[in-house]
Amino acid sequence: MQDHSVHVQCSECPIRHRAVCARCESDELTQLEQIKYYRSFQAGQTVIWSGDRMEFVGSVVTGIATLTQTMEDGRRQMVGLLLPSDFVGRPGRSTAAYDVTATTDLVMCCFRKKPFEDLMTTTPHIAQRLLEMTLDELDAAREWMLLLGRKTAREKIASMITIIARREASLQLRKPNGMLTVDLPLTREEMADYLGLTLETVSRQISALKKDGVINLEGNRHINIPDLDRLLEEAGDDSDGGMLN
Amino acid sequence: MQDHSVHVQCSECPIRHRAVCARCESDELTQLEQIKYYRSFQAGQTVIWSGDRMEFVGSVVTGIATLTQTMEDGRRQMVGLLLPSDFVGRPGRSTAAYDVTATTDLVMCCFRKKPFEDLMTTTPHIAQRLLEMTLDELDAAREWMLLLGRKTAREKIASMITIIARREASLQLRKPNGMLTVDLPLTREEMADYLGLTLETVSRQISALKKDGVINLEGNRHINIPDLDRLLEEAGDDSDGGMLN
DNA sequence: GACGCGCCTTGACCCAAATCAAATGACAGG
DNA sequence: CCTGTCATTTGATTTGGGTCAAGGCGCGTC
Repeated sequence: MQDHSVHVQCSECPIRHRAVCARCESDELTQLEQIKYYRSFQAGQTVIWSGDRMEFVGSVVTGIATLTQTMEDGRRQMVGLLLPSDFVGRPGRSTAAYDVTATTDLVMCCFRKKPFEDLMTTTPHIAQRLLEMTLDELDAAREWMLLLGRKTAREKIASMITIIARREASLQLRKPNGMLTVDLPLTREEMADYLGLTLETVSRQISALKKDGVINLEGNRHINIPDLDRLLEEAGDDSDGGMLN
Repeated sequence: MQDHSVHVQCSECPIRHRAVCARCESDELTQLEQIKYYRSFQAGQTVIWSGDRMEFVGSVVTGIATLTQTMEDGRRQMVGLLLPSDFVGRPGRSTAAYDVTATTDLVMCCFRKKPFEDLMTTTPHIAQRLLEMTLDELDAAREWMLLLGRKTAREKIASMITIIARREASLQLRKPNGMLTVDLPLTREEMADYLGLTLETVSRQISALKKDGVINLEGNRHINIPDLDRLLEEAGDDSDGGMLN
């Protein structure tokens, strides 16, 4: 289950320039390397349960994880989708606030929490980068609040596809040429938990977008987008695609 | 409209120990005082429009402001409620991402953006505190995502009341003795925008909670809570009241 | 190749909240 | 005191998405 044999060198790390360590100098990386270790999780495995003591923080290296909240009666809402380079955990907090689950096979670069916190106070580059990433996540969360509070089911689906496409593109997971294509990393039920819908509604709306020619499906998970502007229009977003600076 | 005559001394500032400057030493405060100025806004006035160039960042000193997003067709979602000590603006970003509106008369302590950003790189105490505040906001945003995505109208209203009560309590706006009491700082329409509902539904659910004895109304805005546990139960939250550390 | 098991789709029906429409209340100004 | 404005409440009706239920599809296993 755990695998300490890969990526021992930060300099060769695929997320080196996007993760919380992005701004570190080589001497700072050396310090990080001393407190880091890798952990692997299988698809479906829970990384941490909400309320559990957290003895580490860390970054997603490969694979996809989700952050979810669950109510006593079982209603679930996904509050974060973690792609490679995203950060897990909150320095200064001892217990996890959300369930973290691996939706695909997952490799995480973990730092023991206490030494990481110490390093944060001595190494401003880490805190600076973490602030930047947290502000980005806050913006993403607020965009999601608009989706959850005000968008129709069809708009929610279209928005989700564009957001996943955008994030995949920024990670260069997609070949830049050819037709725009997206792999949904989630089951219909997980999408429902993400969008505040039921899995039946997700399925119906995906079918409807397909019937209307907005998307094409190859299998259940693989989508291609013949006309991105059309999809953006269906998402109900401002025409500029939500680009900010 | 603008008033430069109040609170020139940071040491006398009512939000001194909660705002972005909370951790600053007196020499750091001196630096902040050189780049700060106060601005006042009347209830209803817009502080910044989404997309506008931001020449300052700052803290709410007194009063209440809201952060909202608007879709082209007019649908609105509030994505933040700013109480005294809350921070407005994002260092490193040149334009506002949301509309900021004063819902009551408002006084803000503003810092010119560029000097503030410079100060952030030289003064780790500011960046540290901002990170802490941003992480808190992210948690609040995620709690709100659960509300928007999965709660019923009645649960949304009950949750909103408990959250406002909790925030007022943490600011010590309430006398600690006596019956628990909350002043809603928002109109029914603003509550609707906050909760992802229509104003009619907000009104109906408040009436229903009143009829069921969960809350008592004195006028439209003043609520008192005979039994907090009952209200928490109606909110559908975990019984611990969402306390985290 | 038949079975079981996830995952997904589709249909029928229902209900919570939206929409449309009035009426009421609270004030401020003339 | 009357009148206009704005916030709020309440009622009647509609509807988007939830719920319940039945199959379908792909795939690994015996």
